[in-house]
Amino acid sequence: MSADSKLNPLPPVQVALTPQQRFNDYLQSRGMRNTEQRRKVLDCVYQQHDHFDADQLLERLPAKGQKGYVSRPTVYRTLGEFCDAGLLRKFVLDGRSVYEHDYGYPQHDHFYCSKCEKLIEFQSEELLKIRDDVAKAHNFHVRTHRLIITGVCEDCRKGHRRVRRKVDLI
Amino acid sequence: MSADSKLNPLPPVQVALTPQQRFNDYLQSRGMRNTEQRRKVLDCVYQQHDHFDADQLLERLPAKGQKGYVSRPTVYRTLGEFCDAGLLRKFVLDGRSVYEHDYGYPQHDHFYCSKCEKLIEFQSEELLKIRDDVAKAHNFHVRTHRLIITGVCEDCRKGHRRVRRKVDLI
DNA sequence: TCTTTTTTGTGTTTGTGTCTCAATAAGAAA
DNA sequence: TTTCTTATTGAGACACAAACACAAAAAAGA
Repeated sequence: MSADSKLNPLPPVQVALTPQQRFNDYLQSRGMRNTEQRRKVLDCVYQQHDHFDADQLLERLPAKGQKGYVSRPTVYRTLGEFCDAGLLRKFVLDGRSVYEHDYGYPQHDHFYCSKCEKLIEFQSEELLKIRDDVAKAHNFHVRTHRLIITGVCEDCRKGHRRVRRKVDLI
Repeated sequence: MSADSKLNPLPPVQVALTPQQRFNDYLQSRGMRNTEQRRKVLDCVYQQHDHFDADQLLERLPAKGQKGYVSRPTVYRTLGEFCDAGLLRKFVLDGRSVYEHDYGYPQHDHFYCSKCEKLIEFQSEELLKIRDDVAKAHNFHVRTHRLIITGVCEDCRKGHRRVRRKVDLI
């Protein structure tokens, strides 16, 4: 888990504000309130760099009896707000909504190994260039994109390991 | 609807068999049966080239009282079989599973206009090359990929039209 | 402190897709 | 054609993620 969070981190991007500050600005600009729950969830989300879904996040947060508990609807709502605020990015993988850091993290795309279900990040300037060229040729105004390359990763081909861990994406 | 089916068709790919024949081979090779329902659904799917989800397909098929009715579970099952057989490809867009022709249709990717919700197809050899280069560099064995470029299409920028049709993707 | 408005949590509901299982139909063989 | 075996279908129930409604709680401002 802590090891996995170091598996393939791309170099972080220098940003002016901490995620907390940035989210605060977002809340203020919309007349929304900085609540305990929102802070708790944001902390939890930025404690480790990885890909996660709402359920995994819920498991990391205090359970229903504990102090600091955050309910399911609130977690969903808050994740949506983080995406709005540009802190997180969401995508769908195998029918589940998966979130990843956006603010303070560089643009990248993913390999997805269908054997071990790992997500592997990569960067390509050339890819972005092609994207923009093609868009220009079609008079399409790009806002963002999502590319997932599916196949089999190096480990699974070499070692024939069949580590099918549901958790521990990345 | 019939107009939409001509909106941006890429040049078809020459194939040896009709979809029906190809599906037949698939069924036979697996000891599965060529039923009325499977034929009906396949016909319906290949009657027009477009992107559709299970519900849209159900609406095109005869309704519950009518002759030729196909139930919802069967439609879902059959769509899965078509994907297995290499006839269709599935992807997820805005939380819905969307299907498109694969057999007899060339490899391509999509622009997705967030204003009018249209899917626009495009082809790029360069993109494929980059994909393969990057994969090679990461020792990743590519099986397929999915790229969706989101933004605003030419029509929506020029005309400021806000044609938000749920149906009529493509 | 009091007031107003947002936010939260509980419980309920939606929507997509899947499962079960008895009834039906396809394909093969007689 | 008739019979037999087995896959398939459809009705209904179910599973699951995610969203909704609304009363209770909490945040900001006066």
